[in-house]
Amino acid sequence: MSRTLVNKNAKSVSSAKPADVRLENGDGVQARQAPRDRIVSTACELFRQHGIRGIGVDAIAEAAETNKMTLYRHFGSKDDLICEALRFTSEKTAAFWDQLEASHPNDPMAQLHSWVKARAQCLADNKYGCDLANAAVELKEQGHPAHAVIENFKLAQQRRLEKLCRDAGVSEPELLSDTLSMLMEGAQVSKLASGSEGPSMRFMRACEAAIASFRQPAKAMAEAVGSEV
Amino acid sequence: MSRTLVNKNAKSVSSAKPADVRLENGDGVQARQAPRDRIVSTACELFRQHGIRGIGVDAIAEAAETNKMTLYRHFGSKDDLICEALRFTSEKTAAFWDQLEASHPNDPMAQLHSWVKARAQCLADNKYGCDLANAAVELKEQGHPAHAVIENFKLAQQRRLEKLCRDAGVSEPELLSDTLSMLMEGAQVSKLASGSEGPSMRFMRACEAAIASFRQPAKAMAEAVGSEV
DNA sequence: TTGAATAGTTACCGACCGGTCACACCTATG
DNA sequence: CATAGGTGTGACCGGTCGGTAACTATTCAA
Repeated sequence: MSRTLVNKNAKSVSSAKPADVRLENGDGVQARQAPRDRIVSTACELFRQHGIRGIGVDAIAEAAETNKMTLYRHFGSKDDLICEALRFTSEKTAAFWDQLEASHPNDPMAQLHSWVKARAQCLADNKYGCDLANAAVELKEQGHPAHAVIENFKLAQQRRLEKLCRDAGVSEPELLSDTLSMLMEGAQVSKLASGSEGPSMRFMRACEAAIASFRQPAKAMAEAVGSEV
Repeated sequence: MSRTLVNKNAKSVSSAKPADVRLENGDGVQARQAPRDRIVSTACELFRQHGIRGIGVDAIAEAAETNKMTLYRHFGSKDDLICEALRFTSEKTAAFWDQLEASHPNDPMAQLHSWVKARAQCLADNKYGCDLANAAVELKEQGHPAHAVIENFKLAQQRRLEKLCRDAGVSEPELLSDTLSMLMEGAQVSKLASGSEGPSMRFMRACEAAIASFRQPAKAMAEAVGSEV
């Protein structure tokens, strides 16, 4: 971690290697991933559980069933690993978007509702909030390389959501996507702050109400107010 | 900081003292506060700037123009100081609510709009989000004493906002207050994550749209959709 | 003036941090 | 079989962390 100064000698090793050797052998036994991949996914998990500043490289290496030296041969610095872990999560989220699109092809409004449902489910399951947002809270040192990763992620999220709203034909797509995005972010930190009550349901109701508000100029609104959810 | 184990010997000194000596002397020179108060407010500020894990007790003591020994005579442990700093912020926020109420007496709807405006302003001014929420993100060790402080704070906030919505006579006060609360929380972390763009305006528009959605059963809605904000 | 609190100073402790070194190990390929 | 490249091991470095001890300086009230 760059405590006060920036990392002076991060080599940022990102060589392309065989990645994972023997994805599964003849016995059907799932062979372990390559050390690098183990380290990234383990780091991801431990960062989520303990916070980025709350876990040390040694502990990450050990949990990934490898050692600090190997970790540093792949990443050069903890900050490097942080960025890679954030990118990892970021890509998983991108995959979620693709899958969402595929689940309701050519029906953006259904995709929108599906998005709400999926996020609510994620909210109910995931004890810790959004890894990227949490990282933004933790890493306040300006100029930290993770900031770029986080910004890119949030921008991409915002763009996809906005496109979805626009395709769904709501009256003010930009305003709705902003609203939904803030609601999601807010629900996540709410869950962290107000110990574990049920913000998942609240989130869903709020989202559905917001969507209903913008569905069609006049009539959809009345029904939004009349009925719960 | 309780690294892995819990604090074993936090004395939690909270004796009642004269607090601040000589609030101002004859020359009009503002005499400094008592060390304890200096430490709390300084800690508050430094926690906000660098994160709770990102600043050490030594640095706090020095910035408060005192020393570590005095700090420990007052607080017993860093965790104690953290709680006290969070309580400090919490009380300042409570004062903001009282002041909000006083600014538009007997006009809850005006108070609601004033709340939105004030939060948007705070969003524009304050580079770092909500201290309490950020603390919740940073302090993941379960059983940390700060959690109780944070929960109490969030609960109180939620209650006041809900009461305000109810008094304002909107159609679904609970849903609106949940929405507004999530929007605020979300706007704050959004500002942290997506580098400094203008979520203040977005927040305000989203809030106003949400309020308009619930203003009165039927007609207020149409105007919400028709006009921008 | 005396005495008790409170505040400041310096040094120190053990633990842990991120990061590096030298060296032995293993395994795939030539 | 030899070699090379990724991997594992353990010791080590300088620095910082939270927290304590012992002692001195200041303040203020009786």
